[in-house]
Amino acid sequence: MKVKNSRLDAIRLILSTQEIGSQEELLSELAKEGFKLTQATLSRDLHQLRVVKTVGVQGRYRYVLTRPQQYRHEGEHGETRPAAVQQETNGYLSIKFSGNIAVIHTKPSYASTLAYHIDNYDLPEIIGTIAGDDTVMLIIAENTTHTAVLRALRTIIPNI
Amino acid sequence: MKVKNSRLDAIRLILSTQEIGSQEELLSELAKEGFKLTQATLSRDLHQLRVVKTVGVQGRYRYVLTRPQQYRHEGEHGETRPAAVQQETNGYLSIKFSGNIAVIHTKPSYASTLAYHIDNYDLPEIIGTIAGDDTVMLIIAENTTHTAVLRALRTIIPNI
DNA sequence: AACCTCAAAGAATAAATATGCAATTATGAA
DNA sequence: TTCATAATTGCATATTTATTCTTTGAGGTT
Repeated sequence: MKVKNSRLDAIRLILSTQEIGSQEELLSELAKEGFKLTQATLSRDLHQLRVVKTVGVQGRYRYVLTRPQQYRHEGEHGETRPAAVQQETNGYLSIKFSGNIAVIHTKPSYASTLAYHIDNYDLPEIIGTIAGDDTVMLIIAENTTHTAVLRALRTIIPNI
Repeated sequence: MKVKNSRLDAIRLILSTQEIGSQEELLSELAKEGFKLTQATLSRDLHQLRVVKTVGVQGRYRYVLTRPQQYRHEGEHGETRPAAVQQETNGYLSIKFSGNIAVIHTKPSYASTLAYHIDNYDLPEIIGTIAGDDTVMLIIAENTTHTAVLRALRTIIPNI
């Protein structure tokens, strides 16, 4: 529907330019733009947009957008490996390499947990990680082969 | 205090191994581990850990860990640029380069919004982004200079 | 010990958010 | 168009989560 789509756009715009801490607050911003809706509908909209309420600066709550699926990074000369059968619950789907970067793709919402585990192991092969919602990027140490990275990761992700 | 710290660890562990959808649920998992606390305390714990409730697979809600600050990537031979005076609300703090990667550091919780904007512009200089809480990583296209990236980003981040 | 200070936590409650249900409206097929 | 089906929404409410206020107790300091 047209109304809903433009409202979702408006929500995206508002959330990316203002610090919104509650649905009521967002509701009144939307009202300024001419959108008339109830909190119930807004709750559903946010769920659909997969917006999350985080803890921002000064410990204040804040609604932030998460990444839409289509913006996922696709490696240029990435050596792809077939995703193993899903027997673990770590959400792992695939890994790709591009130079000193590895990109792990996970099921939605699993990325940060996986990155957390990888960080915890403090592998010498990996100097840093960053996680989105369904993507983990690993920065690989110098003089380290992709194979070595895979071997190191196997302790954490047996199904890699 | 000792009790609290081990409880926070327990929370991290539980959240990274199970799909928890509500505080009550987490509370009962903690009870199994011998932690006795109320929902009020748990709410405060989650706030302190900056845990967020996201929308996971099948549209179900799920609490996930966000990254602790200490795992932030620090570039080896990164060419640093002084952070401009904060006149915008985009949260931009600094940008560093390392080979085909650029790392943008933002104020807490601003990263995903910024990445969202960068994605939206679909700049040819940037083939992909990933955002944590206060860090955005950009994968730079081949044969693209750092200067070109900066120029491209200026439309989105005037204070870069 | 006696005192102070401050983090931690519970109880109760406020505030915020999600959802079941019914009504309405859009979409599509015949 | 007309009917059937599905999507959207509001209302009311359940559920969930945050917070105020108060008490407790751990560590320090004298």
